[in-house]
Amino acid sequence: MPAPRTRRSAEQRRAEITDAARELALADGLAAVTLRAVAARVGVASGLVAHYAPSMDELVASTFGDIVGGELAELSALLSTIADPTARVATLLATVLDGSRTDVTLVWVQSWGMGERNEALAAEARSRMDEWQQFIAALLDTGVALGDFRVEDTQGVAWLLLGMIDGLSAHTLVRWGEPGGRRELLERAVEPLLGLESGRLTSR
Amino acid sequence: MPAPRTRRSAEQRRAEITDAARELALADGLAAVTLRAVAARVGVASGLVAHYAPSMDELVASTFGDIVGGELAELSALLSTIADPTARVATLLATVLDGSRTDVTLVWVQSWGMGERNEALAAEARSRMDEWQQFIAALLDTGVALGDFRVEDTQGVAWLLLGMIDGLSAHTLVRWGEPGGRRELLERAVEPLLGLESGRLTSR
DNA sequence: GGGCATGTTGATCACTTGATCAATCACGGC
DNA sequence: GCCGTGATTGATCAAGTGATCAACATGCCC
Repeated sequence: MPAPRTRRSAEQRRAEITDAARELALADGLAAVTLRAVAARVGVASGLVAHYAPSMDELVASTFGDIVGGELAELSALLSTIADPTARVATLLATVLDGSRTDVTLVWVQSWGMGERNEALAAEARSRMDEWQQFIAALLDTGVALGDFRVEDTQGVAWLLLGMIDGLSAHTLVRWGEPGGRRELLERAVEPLLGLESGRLTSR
Repeated sequence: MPAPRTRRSAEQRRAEITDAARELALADGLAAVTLRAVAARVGVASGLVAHYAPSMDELVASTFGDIVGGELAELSALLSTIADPTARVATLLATVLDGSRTDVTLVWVQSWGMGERNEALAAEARSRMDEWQQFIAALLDTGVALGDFRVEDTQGVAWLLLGMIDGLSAHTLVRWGEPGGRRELLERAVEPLLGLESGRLTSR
C-alpha cells in the first residue's frame, strides 16, 4: 500500500517546509534541520524537501533568519508600547535576559559556530546582527533626541550593548551563572553608557 | 606493500593524538576533530585513535579543555608580569579583544552550541568558565585589597566582565564590528564597575 | 636470539548526511 | 470526463561518521 499522497500548491508546501524547519531548529538547534528530519515533520518524502530547498545550507540559513527576525519583530512590537526611552532600555535588557529564550539563543550561538562551514549562514548572521545594531541604535537615538540619554556614538554603544546581551545570553545556555540576581549589575554597567544617573535603569 | 609501522609507548602516542586533535580544532573548529582526521594527522590507522580515546565526544571535550586551559595559562603568565591591578585589567581587555585569537574564540562558541549534543563537552565548558570567572574575580580581589578598585560583588562583576568579553569576541567571529576602534568604549563601560574614575583604564 | 606482551592495522558494520532522478499520480483547465 | 502540467515519491548514490575486532608485527625481556 503506497503512502497516501496529498498535493498542495507550491506556495503552501514551501510554507510548511519553512515552518517545520523553524520548529526543529527551536527544539533541537540548527544541526537538527536535516533533509530527512524536515521531511518527516512535514510528513513528506525527503526528495520533496530537496526539491523546494536550493540546498540544506541555505535552508538552515533562512531558518535562522526567520527565527531571529521573528524575535526582533516581537521585541520591537513590545517596546513600541513603551514611551519612555529609559523604560524601553530596561525592558529590553529584562526581556532578553529573562532566560525564557534559550531556544533562540542556541540558534544565535550556533550561527556563529557554524558560519565557518556554511557561508550562507554566516552572511545571514552578519545581516541579522546589523539589523539588531540598527534597532538598538535607533532606540538610543530616540532617547538622545528627547534629552533622556547623553550618548556620543550611538552606533558604538549599540554594538557594545549587543555584545553584552549576546555574551550573557550565551552563558545561560550552559546553565551557568544566575541570570536573575545579576541583572541589576548589568543595568549599573549600562547606565553610564547612556549618560544616565546611577539607579535610573533599576528603579523604574 | 603494507604501511611501515612505528611503535611508540602508549604515553607518547596519547600525546601525539591529543596534539593532533588540538591542532585540528584550532585550524578548523571542534567539528573537524574526527576519528579519521585525527588519525590521518598523526599518520596512523583510524582504529588506533579509537583505541586511545574513550569516545570521540570525550576526545572533543578534552581537546576543548586543553585549548582554553592553555589560553588561560598563557594569559595568566602574561598578567603576572604586571603589578598594577588597573594595568592588569587593561591588558586583559586589550589582549582578549585584539582579534588575534579567533581560533580559540571559535572553540569557545562551538562548545556552547554543541553542548546540547555532547554532554562531556558541556560539562567541560561549565568547568572552564568557572575557572575563568575565578581568575577574573581573583584579579578584582587583588585590586580591591590594594585599594585600587571599589567592588562589592567581585564574583558578580567577574561574571559580567566574562560575559562582555565572550560576547564581543563572538561577534568578531563573523567579522562584524571593528574591534580596535571600540575598545575604548568597552573600557569606559568597565571603569564604573571597578569603581575607577573615568579615563583610568584608557590612559595607562 | 627466541618469545610474547602489547601497540597497531585496516577491513568492516551500521548509521547519517545531502543530493539526484525516473517514475508516478493528483488535480485544474478544457 | 480526460489530459497534461507539475507536485510528489522513494530508491539510490557517494560521502562521511563512530565503533569494533581479529589479525599482525614490533621491540623489549629473559
